[in-house]
Amino acid sequence: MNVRTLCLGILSFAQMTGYDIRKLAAEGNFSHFCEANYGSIYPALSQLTKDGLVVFTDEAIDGKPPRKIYSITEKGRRHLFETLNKQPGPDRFKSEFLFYSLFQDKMDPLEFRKLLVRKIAETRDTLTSLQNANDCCDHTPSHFALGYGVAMNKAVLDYLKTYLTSFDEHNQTSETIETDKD
Amino acid sequence: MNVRTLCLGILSFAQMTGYDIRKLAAEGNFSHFCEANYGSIYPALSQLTKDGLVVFTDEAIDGKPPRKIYSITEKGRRHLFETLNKQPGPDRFKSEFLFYSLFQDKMDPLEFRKLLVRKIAETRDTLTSLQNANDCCDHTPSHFALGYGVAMNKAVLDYLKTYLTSFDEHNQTSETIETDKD
DNA sequence: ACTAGATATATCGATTTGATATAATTTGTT
DNA sequence: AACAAATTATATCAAATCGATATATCTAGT
Repeated sequence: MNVRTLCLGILSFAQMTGYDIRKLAAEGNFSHFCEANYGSIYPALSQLTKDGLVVFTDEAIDGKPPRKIYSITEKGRRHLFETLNKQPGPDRFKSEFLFYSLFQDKMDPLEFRKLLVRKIAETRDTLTSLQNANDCCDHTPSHFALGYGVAMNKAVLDYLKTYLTSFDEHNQTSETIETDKD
Repeated sequence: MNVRTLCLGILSFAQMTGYDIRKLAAEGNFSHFCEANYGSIYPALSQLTKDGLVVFTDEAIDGKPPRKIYSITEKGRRHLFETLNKQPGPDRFKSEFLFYSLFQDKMDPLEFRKLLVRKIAETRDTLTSLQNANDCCDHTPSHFALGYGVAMNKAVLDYLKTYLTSFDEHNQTSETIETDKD
């Protein structure tokens, strides 16, 4: 799925600026399963406009800086649902952390432990924000996707915590480092 | 992390061809957390060779087709572990399936159910192959990463199966479609 | 009054994807 | 043995995307 479809889909929920789309895709409730940068969003919006799938109102009121609010057209909506009729491609997961973990035995144990602890904290943060988002989005289109993210991150957090425990049992270094594990 | 580092890391385990690297990254035990295509691997190997981080033996014995077996140099090994000393970037997860799920209520329930069922089958397949890989790789560098993948996919599979059940309770269409859920 | 951060659009080189071309070798089939 | 199909292997290229940066205004805090 390309960025054009991503923009079209997001705009099918509400009209907004390119900046808003990027926020949703990189920080908001959609960010745990999609991603896009300005460098692909703005060209995508230009193309969509050229193809008549979206339109924008150039809000340049009383000399304020230009602010293009995009909204989807009927043609755009039709196009979107045609695209959605094709079957989705496979999920993609990339983890630099897991790649690093391959070199665990060539690393200082303390160094690897730091990676683990940081990852645990990160996962906990992600999980919390997904759960909070989920709580205020019941019966919303994103409810299913948020629940999916919660389930995934919960499992990962459990796995990491269990691993850290067994790691510390095999390395007598645990006394020197503080963790905030509960 | 770029493809150059990916190649360097994989070559630190064993010498192999570009074709082999791609196989590991796209189909093998590493494929659930990294990915790369020929289009990025071959240029990466050229660059690494130019920088003296890898070397290759051009195996063109008795007129056989050329086969470049790459191996990492000492300089390459040092470079790799310098890179590994920087902290890893965040995990990335992209799911076209979850994006599609946002439009669930604008879809024919049967259509969405098909997506669910297909996703369940896919996840089950992934899980099985990760578990098999894990069984024969105990105490191997990839053991931790495989376990991570198993935990993640197990949680997703549970979530999807639970969701399908509750979905069928709310839609009286379940009799007409066969599933292979256990 | 000043500073820092958020809002907003836009561009650009570098990287990566995805598809394709080429060719020999291996495996399977009749 | 002959033929087809799949696998091994290298390589390239246009299109898509990333990641960083430039610019400028507005808002909030001190």
